[in-house]
Amino acid sequence: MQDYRYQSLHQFLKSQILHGVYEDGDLLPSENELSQFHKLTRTTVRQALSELQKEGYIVKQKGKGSIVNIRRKRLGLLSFKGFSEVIGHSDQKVSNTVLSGPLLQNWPKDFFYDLNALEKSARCIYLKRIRSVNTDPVMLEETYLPNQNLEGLIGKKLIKGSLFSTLILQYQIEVNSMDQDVRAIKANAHLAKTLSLNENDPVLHIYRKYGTSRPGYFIYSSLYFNTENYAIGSYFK
Amino acid sequence: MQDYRYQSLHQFLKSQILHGVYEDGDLLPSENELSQFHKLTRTTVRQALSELQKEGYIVKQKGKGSIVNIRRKRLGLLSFKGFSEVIGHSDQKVSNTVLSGPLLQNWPKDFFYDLNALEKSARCIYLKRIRSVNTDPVMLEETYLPNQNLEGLIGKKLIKGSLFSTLILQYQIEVNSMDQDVRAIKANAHLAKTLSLNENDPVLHIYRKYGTSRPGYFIYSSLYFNTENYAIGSYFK
DNA sequence: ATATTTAACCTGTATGTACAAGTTATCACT
DNA sequence: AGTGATAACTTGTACATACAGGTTAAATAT
Repeated sequence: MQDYRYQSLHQFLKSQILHGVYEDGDLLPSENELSQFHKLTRTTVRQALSELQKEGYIVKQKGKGSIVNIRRKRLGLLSFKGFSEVIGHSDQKVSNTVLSGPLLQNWPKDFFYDLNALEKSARCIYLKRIRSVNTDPVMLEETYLPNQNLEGLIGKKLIKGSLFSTLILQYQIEVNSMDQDVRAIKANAHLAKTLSLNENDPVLHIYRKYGTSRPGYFIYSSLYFNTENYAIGSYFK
Repeated sequence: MQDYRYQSLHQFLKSQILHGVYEDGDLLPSENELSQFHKLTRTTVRQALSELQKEGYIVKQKGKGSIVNIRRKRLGLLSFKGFSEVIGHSDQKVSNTVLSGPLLQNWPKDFFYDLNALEKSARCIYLKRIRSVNTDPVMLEETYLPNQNLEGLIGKKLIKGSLFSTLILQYQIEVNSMDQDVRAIKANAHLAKTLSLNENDPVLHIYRKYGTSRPGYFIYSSLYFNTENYAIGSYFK
């Protein structure tokens, strides 16, 4: 991997975007400038930009340029989108509370996905968060990360309060796929209390397994939504 | 639109695939053959194939060719995928029963999405279906299509039992985007009966608005899932 | 007969060039 | 001041060519 020139440029530009060299809405250098500076044909530069476009890091506009797109809105809640974008676009205030910081523990027995031997032997980093809209708790999220080469994550404060931002900037782990199961369940006592519901009220439940740019490394989440007042919106194209 | 050579070839190949000239797993003519036959450069042919690839109509394999991919599995249930693929891949038998065939009627009052004047004036084609796995009813779907230039659809039998297949083959209407709201609700008496549940059991409910290749034309659906035995799986990358 | 090499095909990467077409700021004209 | 043409950018499309590297089946050697 990483043998080709367009891939090098692709990674170079992605890294610059992720490290804030360009801000949301900024223009990348033009294709001609990039080809001149990196000594590549415009065709090759265009291939690198095309990759960035596929990943949602830039939007191209004819006659104008390549526009950096930090908040990638191409997918919905049921994909990778951050929570603030799920409800977002209105004037709602979304907040994020960590109930249990990143801490090392054993895997729960009867874990919701099958783990391989490597994952089992690694123990897991556990994270429990609540997300609220205008003080109403809307989502409870429990995240489980196999403790493989994640030195320093335990107990650490997350960058921008986001686990995904922390993983990509500190560990170069990028989430690039997701498998999920969605169900409607009845709230038990604990869920009812946490999400301000009555027992047996309907709750939206999602199990997720995230694939990452680190081969064989997966992240697991269990999400519970109070959908009484806020539906879970998502958009696909 | 449609002024460029790669777009013509793209549409030509897509049409051939949709009309069954190639079956699932077949190889398209090679890039050299296509460029020779259509008098285009391989670069241009590759651009057309790249579009087909983005849309999921083909999968390319180095050294082998472009493999036709009829069942497009790139998106999950929560996207455009057909129901049979949602549960699919196991040995489950999925069946589809039309409760109320395509029939013309007025829009329900308090329709779940805001309609524009054109849609309101057109009345709607209504379709009510149940989908089952091994005789267990799993999903109730109500679909509403504005009656605009859809002569002949009312009362007609659907091609391959699929509304989307019928629309693309008969009317060249292709669904290309979707907006949805997901909730967990309590089953009312009618839902409980239809989906073999008890009243007040949790039900997964989805409102959908589909965008199509016909500008300004949208399709609306309301879906109810019994997720007691089958979760709604979906995969994204 | 079986294993191995080879040749013919395929897609992927890369260079170089040319013109079409959208965007924007500047300049000239009214 | 305001309008409109222009020039200098930008990305998009399309051509032609070359070689790298994966796949497959036929030719060759064992």
